[in-house]
Amino acid sequence: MKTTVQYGKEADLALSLWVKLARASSLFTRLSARDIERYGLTQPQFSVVEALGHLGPMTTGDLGKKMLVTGGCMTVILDNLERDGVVERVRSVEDRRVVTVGLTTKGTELFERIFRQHATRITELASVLTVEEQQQLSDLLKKLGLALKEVQ
Amino acid sequence: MKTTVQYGKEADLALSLWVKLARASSLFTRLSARDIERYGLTQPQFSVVEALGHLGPMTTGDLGKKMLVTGGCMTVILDNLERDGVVERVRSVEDRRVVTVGLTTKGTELFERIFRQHATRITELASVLTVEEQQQLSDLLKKLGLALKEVQ
DNA sequence: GCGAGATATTTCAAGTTTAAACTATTTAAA
DNA sequence: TTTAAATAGTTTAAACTTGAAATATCTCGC
Repeated sequence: MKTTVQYGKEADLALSLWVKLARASSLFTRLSARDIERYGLTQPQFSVVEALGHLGPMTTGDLGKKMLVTGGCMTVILDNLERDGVVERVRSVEDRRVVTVGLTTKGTELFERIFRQHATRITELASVLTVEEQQQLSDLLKKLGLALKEVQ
Repeated sequence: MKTTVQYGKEADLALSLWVKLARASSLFTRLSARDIERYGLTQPQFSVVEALGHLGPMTTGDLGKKMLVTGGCMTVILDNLERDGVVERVRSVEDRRVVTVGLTTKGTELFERIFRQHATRITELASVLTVEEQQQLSDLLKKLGLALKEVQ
């Protein structure tokens, strides 16, 4: 949302920054989702497969923390992935409140088949910036993300 | 989603960039939404009020383009805002396919009451970066956003 | 004038998202 | 030991989101 109204120099810069952040993120998410769609997964479903594929089985709560989504959301995403036979939930024996989520055989095959292709597509998208720009942007976003995590 | 697996230097940089972009955007969106919530609006509802407040009445389609959401989504957001008496829809006389959306008196009052406060909050959030960093980040995100808009 | 294609919006189905309430279980303090 | 508080996960209600199909209207070539 471009704003031409003046709220002071600092506020204008901040507002414009957030607009561009939202816009770039939204555009990228949509392009990425379009790629992932070819494998029959949605964006959050892919994030789960990616996390479990790279890091191995983990609890529902840890997955949610990694993906920055709430527990209720995680439940729905896992319900759908479980229905499709991609992940399985195992109630922990030591602490019966905990559910550990892992990839099924089908899920592992899916991960191995698609992740490299998707990485290629992401790399292609990022290449609209030079490597130096990517590095610079990455550093700034990292600082921003870490700082925002501490707010409130 | 942090990945420690190697897919090549360039791919690793690209993947890490996208993770940080998604993370920063998600964190900001959540903090912003928490602020907006105090005024009884959701984030997309606020975006509509903001656009109409700054730029005046416009069509459903133009609003959707500005906010990067699909038409179907726009319909729902406007339905809810209209129900709450914040916006009104007027069928265009010249082209009867077109619907022009504008703020009601209540909507205008809301805009004037809340936008400055929200701008202050956004400025506060952005201040975790220096003004120079904000400017640099803004420039890089602008380049990225413009380039991604042209993809496909 | 008329019909084909384009355009603006809505409707629909499926999925994601959050916060809050709820259940089950564990931990810890009195 | 027993009960209160904390924790893990699910359920629920409301909203957002997309893409595709449907509806209404407009435009343009004939």
